[in-house]
Amino acid sequence: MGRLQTFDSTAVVQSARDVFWDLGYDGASLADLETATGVNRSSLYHAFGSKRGLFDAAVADYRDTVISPRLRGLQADGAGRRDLLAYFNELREAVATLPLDSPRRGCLLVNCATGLATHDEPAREVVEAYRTELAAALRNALANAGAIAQADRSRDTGSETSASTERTDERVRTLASLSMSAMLLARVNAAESDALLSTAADQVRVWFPAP
Amino acid sequence: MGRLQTFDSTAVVQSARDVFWDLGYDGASLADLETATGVNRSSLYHAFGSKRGLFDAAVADYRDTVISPRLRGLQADGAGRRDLLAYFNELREAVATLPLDSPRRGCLLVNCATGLATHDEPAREVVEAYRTELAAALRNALANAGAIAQADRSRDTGSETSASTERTDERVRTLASLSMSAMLLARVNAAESDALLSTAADQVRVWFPAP
DNA sequence: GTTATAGTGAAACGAACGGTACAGAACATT
DNA sequence: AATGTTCTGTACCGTTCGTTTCACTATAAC
Repeated sequence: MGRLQTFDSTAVVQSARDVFWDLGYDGASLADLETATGVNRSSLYHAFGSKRGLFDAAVADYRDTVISPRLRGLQADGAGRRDLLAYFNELREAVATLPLDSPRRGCLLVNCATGLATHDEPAREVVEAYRTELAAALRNALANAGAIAQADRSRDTGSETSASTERTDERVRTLASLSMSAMLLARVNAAESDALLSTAADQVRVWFPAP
Repeated sequence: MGRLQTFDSTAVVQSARDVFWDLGYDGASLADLETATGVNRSSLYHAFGSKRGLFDAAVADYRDTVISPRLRGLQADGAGRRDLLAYFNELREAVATLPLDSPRRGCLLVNCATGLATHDEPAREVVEAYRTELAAALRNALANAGAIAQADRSRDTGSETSASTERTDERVRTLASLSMSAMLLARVNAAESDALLSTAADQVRVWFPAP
């Protein structure tokens, strides 16, 4: 075989991920990545091929360890009102808990939307895939919550309504928009970022009054 | 005195502004700025002191020629429902009219929010000032529209309601959020960016039904 | 026309960038 | 122990970055 790799790939990718998160793809230099990971650039190139290869690994890790766990509740089959509130409260708490100067403020992919993704098609597709996934997760929970509220209402009144998919589309957009702008403002105005997430939760409570 | 400047400062600043708009502060090189403006770097340095000086002039021009005219309607004393709809429709049209690869897609300052502004305090303040101005303009129009709707309602029913400032705050955040995410997504998914602005207009119509 | 002042163009500055070549170190296999 | 392969540290590659220098040109004031 030969000499064994002396570093933990996962730990290195996560350290690199935080550097990209903080400084962006272009802003992160190889010197930054060397010091953050504690690994020499020759080893990084041997393991990941290029700066971009390391970035792609960092994005994959970000999706797996940051985004996916947070969306899981919304994606579940029975997801509804409770999961929507949980999503926004968790996101809010995660942001509020973070030190103001943490490199992990905001969202790596939202940062890409106005950075790499503007002139790099693969990066654009990654950001768009994230947006689609977020919208689908919110739609799933909103549709369920709406159906339940609808059932409650028609059990009481006996009436039926239609054209609720349009309303769901608008609600999906409103909540996705609040999520993304909260991430956008995370480093500009932390208090306002927090308020946007609270507003999202309040909207959910208005749309689906507590049973 | 001495030799006169051979170029029009305003035209140069606006050309530079579009380069920064397209590529961001870090992404725009002096070579890019030279070719876009048609002015040699020594002249740029003579006139603006530094790359940052040119950028600051570009941002000032952006506020004056792009943002301010668009917010003016919302800031007027009698602004209301009609001005809110006009704002979102104009923004929508401006984005829809633009070629897909135009350097003027999205918002220069929204792009800064995840770029320069993350580690540069003066830039952060400029972005935050923009957000504050947008929120204040929306609040002005929302408060007026709400007061008018309120007057109409109490003229009909004779009843009064309070705690409408909280609701106004949430509406300001919702509309500001939709505006900013539309700019955020302008280069990621133009159709969705457009849909977000439509959603904002629809919200206004729901909150303030046509008289 | 002379002089003082200010704008312009070409060339080059040192620093930082992403990436690479290569020698040596460390391991698995034989 | 010898061998073949793989990983790592140093040192450097060519390029590009923002910035500066300087000679030259053009104009206003005298």
